This record gives sequence, C-alpha cells and structure tokens, in this order.
Amino acid sequence: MSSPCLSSVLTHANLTVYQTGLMDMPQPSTPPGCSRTSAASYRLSSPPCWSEDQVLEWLSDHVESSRLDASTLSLSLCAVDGPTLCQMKAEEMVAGFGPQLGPQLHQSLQDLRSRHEVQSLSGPELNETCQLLDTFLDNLSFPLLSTIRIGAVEESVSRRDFDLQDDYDLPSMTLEPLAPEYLSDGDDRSSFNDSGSNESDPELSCQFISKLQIKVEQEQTPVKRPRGRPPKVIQQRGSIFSSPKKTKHAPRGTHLWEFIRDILIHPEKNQGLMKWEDRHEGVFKFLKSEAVAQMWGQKKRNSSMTYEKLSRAMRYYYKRDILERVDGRRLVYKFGKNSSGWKIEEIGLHL
DNA sequence: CGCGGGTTTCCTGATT
DNA sequence: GAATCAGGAAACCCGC
Repeated sequence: MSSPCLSSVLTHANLTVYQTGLMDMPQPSTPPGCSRTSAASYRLSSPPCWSEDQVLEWLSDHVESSRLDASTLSLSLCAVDGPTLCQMKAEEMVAGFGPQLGPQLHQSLQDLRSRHEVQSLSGPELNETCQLLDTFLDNLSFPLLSTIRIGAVEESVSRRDFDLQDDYDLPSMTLEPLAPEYLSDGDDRSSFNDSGSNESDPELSCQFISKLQIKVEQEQTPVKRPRGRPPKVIQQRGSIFSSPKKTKHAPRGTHLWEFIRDILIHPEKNQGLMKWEDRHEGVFKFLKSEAVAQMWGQKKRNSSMTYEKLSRAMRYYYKRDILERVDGRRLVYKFGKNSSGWKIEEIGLHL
C-alpha cells in the first residue's frame, strides 16, 4: 500500500470512512514486536510501535472527525514516528496541533496506549472486537443518523450488496449507520455516545486504497455464493450468485461466542448492548439483541444478520458446552465449561 | 477433492 | 400478536 502523505490528511475528510470488503490487502512489514499493518493499521499497533505512516493515518482520522482545516497543521509535526509522538506532552500537542485538535490527539493517544496494554492481556481477538465496537458506537452518533428513515436503511443495505457486484466505487462502499430501530429494544441510548474517538473498524475501513488495487483484488477473487442456505426468495436485482465479491467468510479464529465474550468484558464500550447477570457464573443478557446481531453481521460482512439467526448459532453452542441453557429467561445465556477468557481471574482485570 | 467445524438461513412449533 | 426460544434440515465457506 502506498504511504499516506499529508495530502491524504488534507483530502481524507472528503472520503467515506466505512468501506467494506477490502481486508486482505498485502501489507508492508512492521517493526519487531508490533502488529501487522493494514488499512488504518495504526489501530492494530501500540502507538510506540507506529511508523510515520501510521502516525499520519491516525492524524488523518482525527482531522477528518474534527472537520478541521488540515492545511493549518505543521508539516514537521506530521512527520514523526510513534516513539517520538508518545514522548510529546499534552502542552506540546496543544502548541503544535492547536487548542481543539491538540487535546483530542493527546487523549486519543493515551486511550490507544492503554487499550493496547489491556489487549496484551486479553488477546488479539479482543482487539478486533473492540474496534468493531468503536465503529458501532461511532455510528450511533453519526451526524446523519437522525436523518435516516428506517425503511431507507434496509434499502440502502440491500443496494450496497448489489453495488459490490459492480465496479468498485468508493462512494458506493459507504457503510450506512445503523437504523434507530436496532437501538430501541433497550432503554438508554445516551450511554452509547461515550466514545471519544471517531475511529473506524480496520476490518471495515480502508482509507488509502486506490481503485486500481480494488480492481486487482476483484479479478483475483473467484465467484462465490453467499454463506448458508440460500434465501428462499431470489433477490430481485440480479442473482447474487453472479457476484464475484459476495464473500462472507469468517476471519480465522473469530467465533460468535468469542465475539460476545469480548463485548461483555469491555463494559466501558458495551454499555446498553449486553450486560452480566452473574459475572462469576458467566450469566449474561442481551439488552439490545438486534444491535448486537447487526454488529456480528458487520463483522462477518453480512448485512442480513438478525438476532434470530444469531440466537440459532448460540443454541448450537449448548451441545458443545460452550454455552449452557438458562431456562425461562429471555435473552439470557451462560458460558459453559468449554468457553474461556471471560472469567475475571483469566483476564486479570477487575470488571 | 472430501471432510469436519462453524456458522447461516429457513422453518415449524412452543412459550413468554 | 409479537418476540423469543428450541431445534431440525440444508447449504455454505474455510482449513486441513
């Protein structure tokens, strides 16, 4: 991938943040001990591991989310690597990036650093789910959310699926914010908006990819049918079987129960989605079942995921003792003896 | 290429 | 009546 230059920072705000289906691009090598880079790769690495390019990506995201005029940024400040950036004090950032962006950047840096410290305790999967949560939570506060009509979202999701069959066009790869209907099965919505950063999911965003690269990947991808049993009703606008890009393969090591677990063990992020009923027994409850299903669908790049389907997959876990039945209680499940990584003593955190 | 694991999708019927 | 649960069946993708 080409390196993001300052012009990327300047123009990035005009591009759509959420783009799907581009996750397996070849990546440059990374410093020893750091995560593999990818689109918006800085999220996968701890800030002290960032290269100059990754610092630029990070800056780019914040410039965009702040809607600032990036032309006011100092070139020299943008051309630093992660270790240098981490040595900067809050005052230096304010001086360098201004009173608005400076504190925001400093806070973001601290958040990312502490997050990676937690992730080193909890494993790489959590990293992925955290970022999905971030994306999800950011979508909830998306400025256009209030303008979306429920019916329009469904139509736009459907349209996106079919757009993917055609030539990739960045604007057509926009991931629309979730419909308010998915948030209405619980109570408070305000608790969702606690995410200070406007980060997008690295799985779902690819901010510096050229159309050329996209075309190359498209040509290399064989024709695939959608996962699972085909829907009874054939899609109206052309057969999905003719789509070369309708792939829904699960990323390796990503299982539903792990996804659920990772939401649960991040209480500061999952507020309102799920909650522990009995933390020590591993009993938990879906508060916003459709929202969680939508998140799972986002992760699997399956816009038609519902709680009904997700719950079927959950029920299969009973046989494997990954989950245990909780009789008589709706939306309540319990981790079984073949699940792991959710116990307080396992993750080493007091949640 | 076949197989098994892990879903995804659809469905019917029961329960809340 | 709607939402959810339960679980069978079929289909699919992926890794081995």
